[in-house]
Amino acid sequence: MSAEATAGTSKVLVPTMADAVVQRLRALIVSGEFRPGERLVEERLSEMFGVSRPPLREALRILQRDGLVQSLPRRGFIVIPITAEDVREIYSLRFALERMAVELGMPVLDPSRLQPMRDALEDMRVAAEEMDDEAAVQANSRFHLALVSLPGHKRLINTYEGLRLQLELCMGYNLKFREQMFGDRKDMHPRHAQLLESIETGDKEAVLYEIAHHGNASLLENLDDLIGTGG
Amino acid sequence: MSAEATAGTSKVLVPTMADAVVQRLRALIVSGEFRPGERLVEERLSEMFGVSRPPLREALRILQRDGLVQSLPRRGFIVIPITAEDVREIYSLRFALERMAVELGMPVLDPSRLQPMRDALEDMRVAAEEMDDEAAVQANSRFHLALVSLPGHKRLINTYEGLRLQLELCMGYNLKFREQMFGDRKDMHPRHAQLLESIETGDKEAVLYEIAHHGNASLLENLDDLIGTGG
DNA sequence: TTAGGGAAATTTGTATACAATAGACAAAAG
DNA sequence: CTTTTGTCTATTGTATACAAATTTCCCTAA
Repeated sequence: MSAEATAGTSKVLVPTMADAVVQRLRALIVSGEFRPGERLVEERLSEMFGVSRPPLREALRILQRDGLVQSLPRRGFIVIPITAEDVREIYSLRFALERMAVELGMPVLDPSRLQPMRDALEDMRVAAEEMDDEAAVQANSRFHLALVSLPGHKRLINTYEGLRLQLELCMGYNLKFREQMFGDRKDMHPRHAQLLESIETGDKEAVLYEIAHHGNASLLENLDDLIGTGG
Repeated sequence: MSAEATAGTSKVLVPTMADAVVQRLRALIVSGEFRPGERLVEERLSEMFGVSRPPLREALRILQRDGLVQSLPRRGFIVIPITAEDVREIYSLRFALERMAVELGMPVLDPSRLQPMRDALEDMRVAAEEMDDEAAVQANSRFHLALVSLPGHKRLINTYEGLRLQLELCMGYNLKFREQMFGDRKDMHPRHAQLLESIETGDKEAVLYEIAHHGNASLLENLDDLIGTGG
């Protein structure tokens, strides 16, 4: 994020308190420790993390940018409440962004740019073999992020990153949701392998078809039962 | 943004200093008063707006979320430098979002939802008649925002709003850019009228074709001359 | 003349302290 | 008994103050 990893000059970057708070708080939110809708009282968090309120507030503003918390004027911050409608929004926007990535990024002229996707796919295979759901989640996440990174489009990546965090929030929020999301964890690896192959082949039509039918149909149908009405 | 305009109950909202600063600072940035790349020294802005540094910093974080300023750790904030590559990013992402809006929002079942677009189109006609470029800019902006608002997709609208601000920044930044952008201001109204008609008719294919060829070809071709190499 | 080093000044990051507001609860009036 | 109003508390919004880090500028030396 704010890390400035220049190639040549490796400056000794001094991490700020606010950035540290962002990371810890983000982890607490996406893991479901703080429930959606829950109030985030500044003084409590302040002493919880051992920082004063100003850097904490900055951290909250940054998380607001990522779409993880919401600011109610004069009433403080709450963990963003995710409704069924929100999940539909996330998925539809995600599809639009992935399609855009495919249209701009294919064909992939430099094969080495596909390496991150190959690595993520391999991790996915191992995770499936060892039935490690946590690793599968991360590998899946990395695979899609690598896909979206193909065109080297900064705004596309940033927007996608926000969606990714919100999806993680959903999984932490609702165990049933998480299970449904990975009910297809058996064929998670083969499907992504197929997707990558289509990308390598340069078959744009096939890729577009596959990301359009990325197997979350059952999840989207059961959303109201999983989460709530979503008004 | 943080205004909570409910239909029935109109709360007396107490504006915060930070929000006020956001509005004034945003205006200064998009109008080109502060040049892209320029450092935003906190103490100077602080006394300029008559507020202390904490609310100012919050305002900067909010503007960072909108993509108007950039935070360099331990070195402060700068107005985001827009390169030719950035403009290409903005336009390509904008197209993806508008296409998404069309695909999700058409056909428009309730005709009254098209009213904002009709209003903006009328303003555009008047602006063209009176050769009022400023009004034309705003009408054009409102038209496209109304288009993107058709599906009622909050995340889509938020993402689009950020792009809109960055485009305004470009226009304030570079007069040549602004002129090029409205070199076609004569046929700006007819083109949008055509677009709206296609939407009303429900001809999705025509709409998609029109937004894909929305007449910025010459602008995108001359970008490097207008702005710079964009590395 | 130019390169390097160091000190001072500028500026950001953080803490403490105070003011203002929203929500809750109790008390009084209809 | 219900409704309204007033007060009180908890929490956010803002200001002032200080510490840490970076940049700038000048001085010295090759």
